[in-house]
Amino acid sequence: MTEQVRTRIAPSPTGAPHVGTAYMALFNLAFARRHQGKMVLRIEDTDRARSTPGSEQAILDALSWLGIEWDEGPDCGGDYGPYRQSERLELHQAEIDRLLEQGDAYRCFCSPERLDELRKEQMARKETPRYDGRCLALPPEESKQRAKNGEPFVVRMKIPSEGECRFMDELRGEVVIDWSQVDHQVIRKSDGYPTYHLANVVDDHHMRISHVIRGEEWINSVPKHLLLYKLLGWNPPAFAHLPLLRNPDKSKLSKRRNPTGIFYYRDAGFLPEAMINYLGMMGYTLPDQREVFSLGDLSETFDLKRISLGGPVFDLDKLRWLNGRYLREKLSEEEVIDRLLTWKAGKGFLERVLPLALKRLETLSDFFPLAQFLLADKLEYTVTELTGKLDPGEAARLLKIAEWELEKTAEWNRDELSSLFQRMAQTEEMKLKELLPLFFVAITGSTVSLPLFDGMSLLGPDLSRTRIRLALEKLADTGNGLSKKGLKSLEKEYRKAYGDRVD
RNA sequence: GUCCCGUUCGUCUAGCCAGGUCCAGGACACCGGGUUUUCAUCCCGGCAACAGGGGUUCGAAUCCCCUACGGGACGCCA
Repeated sequence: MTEQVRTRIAPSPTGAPHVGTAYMALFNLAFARRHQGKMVLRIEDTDRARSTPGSEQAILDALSWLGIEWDEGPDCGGDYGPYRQSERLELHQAEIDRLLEQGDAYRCFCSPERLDELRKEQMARKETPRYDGRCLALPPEESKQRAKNGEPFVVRMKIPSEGECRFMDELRGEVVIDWSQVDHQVIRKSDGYPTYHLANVVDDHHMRISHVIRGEEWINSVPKHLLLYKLLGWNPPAFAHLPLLRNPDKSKLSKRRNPTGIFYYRDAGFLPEAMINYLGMMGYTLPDQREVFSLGDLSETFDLKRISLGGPVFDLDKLRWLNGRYLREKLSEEEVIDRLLTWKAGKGFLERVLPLALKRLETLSDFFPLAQFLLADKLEYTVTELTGKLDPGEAARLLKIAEWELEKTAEWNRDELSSLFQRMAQTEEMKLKELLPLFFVAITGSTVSLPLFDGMSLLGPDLSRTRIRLALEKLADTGNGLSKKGLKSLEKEYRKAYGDRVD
């Protein structure tokens, strides 16, 4: 063994922790463990507008819940820190300067509008969209001067104008991409932050990453990354591009059709070891074809070569079956009781729910039916109950708007939710009283229950959002969903009334 | 549109690298039967796939080429 195996997982803290992140983390970990190596967790927060500390913490929590442990990271440190890209800016800047001096990169002063137009023209001419190199010809002196004068600019890397880039992917063998297909990638944004492409190369190098194991979506970027390694005089790591998790319709797994938040699965009562097991069988089988296995089992025999490349469809039915096996085969009754207690059904839960339920109780037996929706995954109700006095089409519209609005709320609590729905009622020119019954049924499954906002806040964002989506699906199943066209125009209308979507 | 990647039962996959033992094996789902006071569990059985076409070869799911289909990338997002 000449060199230690070091892998990394590099999530960006911009939203709810995603099962895809866990999937990549799992294989990175298994590979590192198999080779007595280390796995690094690095936070890729170079998108200043979208990164949030809350999201970073959520990612750490989600992975920890799954039992995925990293050897170095922002929370536990390590010899190659810091482990947040935003804290490594000098390092990135130094390399950008070096590339600039070497003449391997140049400042670009083109406006986003011009670039947009350029892209459209090229697409129309059936070419691969690519920067046309206008600022490439700028004399270095002029470029320097304009930057000094405070004119906004980005830095782009120079790409060979002809020839091809050949590289090895550990899973697929040789991949050939023509340099003419590769854009003059921006490596420094106008806000001074590096882009992913630059930061990931610089950080992977300094963190001594030996194997980059990441999603297939990155495979087209390898030439840029390889070129950066070369220009900076560094040895590149080995690359392995894993297939992407898919929706039932084979598209890249997205929350539109599936719950993709790790916390949804936790809150809906799935066990972390079953999740890990299930993710481990996506695109992979152990040599002996065992179907029930632990992270340890996986790590013991893990072999990249055994990964199958067709994108696996994430199948909730099979996950449920597997989860069931853990519950009845792998855990003792006592352990299941423990899980139940720590999951939700503990004293803390009763303490939080009782104040909401108390005034509605005549007997103790009234309590659990009222609280039932907080423990359930899926709810049973009819479309008529859901829509109430509303027209089903209108109900679908309102649910969709709420879904989008809910995606924007970072703070998930009673007051926040309350003002969100009040705002929505105002915008829709409805009384809160008219708007709310729909959501009441979607969230609680009943017209008689605990207060909506408290209930949602207790339920958490993942379960709540999933229920809204479920209500929408229910409407669609009865022919009252939003058509593709309707969705598009609704989106436009939404932007006007509520502002841009975050997604 | 251009480029890249992929393609075994509806789904997850074994087999492919080292071609014959594969009229393709296992699992989920589904269907049928048995155990069980119901249901579930458990057990037994069934349905169901090498995308298509050309090569190479005595022989191809396995090697090569083409086509089709699917996905991804084409951002001052990662």
